[in-house]
Amino acid sequence: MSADPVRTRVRLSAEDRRGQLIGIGLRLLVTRPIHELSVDEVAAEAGISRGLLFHYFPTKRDYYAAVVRAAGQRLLTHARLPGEGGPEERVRAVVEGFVGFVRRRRANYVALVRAGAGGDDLVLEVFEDIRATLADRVLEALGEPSPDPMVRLAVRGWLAMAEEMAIEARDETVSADGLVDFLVDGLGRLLAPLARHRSLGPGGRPHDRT
Amino acid sequence: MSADPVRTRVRLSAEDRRGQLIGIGLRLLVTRPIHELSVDEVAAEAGISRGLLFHYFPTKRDYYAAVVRAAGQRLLTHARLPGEGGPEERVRAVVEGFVGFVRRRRANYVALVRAGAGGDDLVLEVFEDIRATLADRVLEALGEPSPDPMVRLAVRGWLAMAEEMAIEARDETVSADGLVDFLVDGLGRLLAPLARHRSLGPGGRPHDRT
DNA sequence: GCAGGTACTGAGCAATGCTCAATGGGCGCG
DNA sequence: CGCGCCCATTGAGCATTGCTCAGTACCTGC
Repeated sequence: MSADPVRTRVRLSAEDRRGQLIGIGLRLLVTRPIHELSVDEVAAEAGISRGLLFHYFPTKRDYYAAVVRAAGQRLLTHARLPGEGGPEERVRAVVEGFVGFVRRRRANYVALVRAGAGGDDLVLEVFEDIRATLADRVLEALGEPSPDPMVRLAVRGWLAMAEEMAIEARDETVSADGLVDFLVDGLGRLLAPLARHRSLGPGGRPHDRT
Repeated sequence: MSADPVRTRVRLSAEDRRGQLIGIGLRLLVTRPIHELSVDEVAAEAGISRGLLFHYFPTKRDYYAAVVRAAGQRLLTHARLPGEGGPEERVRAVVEGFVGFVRRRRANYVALVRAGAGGDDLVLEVFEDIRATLADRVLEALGEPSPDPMVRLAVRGWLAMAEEMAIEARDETVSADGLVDFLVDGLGRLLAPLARHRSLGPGGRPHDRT
């Protein structure tokens, strides 16, 4: 850092500083897996001393967790559950948001996943929240706010599939639309043998709430 | 060092030492995510100096990769593709091996996955090999040694689903057999819209046949 | 029994996560 | 305007960790 000769100490509010640090984390997260991020690096990027980072985040893990949480929020924002519509329509909206986000920002998302799987329990917990939220949205779209465990398990599995395919898909192989079609259709096919009376698709909407 | 007063230096062949170190890695891997394993710890466990570990593995990453490769071999050994049988039968054998392995040794497997996702490119490569091998086996069982990219992508996604479900499934929710049934059946259902002429199991719609 | 190769050691270095006592800048209050 | 307090901020310092290297000791072949 030679470019900033007069590094006047900048004093920020606690809130602003936290935001800045998390922002830096989000940016650097793309570069490398999170556990290879050093405190020195983040501090240098922010133009502060190492010590200060520990003033805001008691531990490196806490910092990581905060960054991952922020990244997860971005994802969830892109995969909103619409308030109305038929089951298939609503599922499609969530899947479109999810797949679109992952494909547009593959690097970000892969980094996020790696962070989640990196083994830190704190981070893992945050990650689990994100997945559970996505599963809930899909289940709610299906009109099954409290499904039997097997259905929930299947949806979780299907989400893992969606994630893997969205990450791995190349444009030459499938268009984003094609992938969304496959996934929405696939969810219906997967759940069919589990469903007693309901199905995904035009017609099957037993009890939709709002 | 109180417990081993006469720590006579044990000199092993290069091969044996490597094996011992990898074995220790496999054992410790269950305890914690791999990147929290310190060289000191492994060396202490093996009763050797830190320096020696670097004699066998030029880098910590190389050591990790070797451990993960060994763990992956174990998995692949449990998910063998039988030489003969119908497509469904052969797929089922692979899935049974896979699900059984993951469920019996959840801790091991989760540790393995975390290691793979831990962000290290070397380890990631090893991990990718394992997944590709599994995908190949399934594809071969289906009689599609060189499928179009979308089918391969779908199988990869389905494998991710299998992994997630096997990890997450609790005995109270589904039996191992139930899960295998769901997965084998699900694969057929997923691939149906992609297949031009081929399908899993007798007839276009897999069904419980017994 | 000598020579050579190599398994092995241990001291030491740089980087990293984390602590803590001290500092100083901004803001409210007189 | 000035004073004092709070808290954002620093920077030195410690333990651990990944890694290097020069040297040692044990086994093998002649």
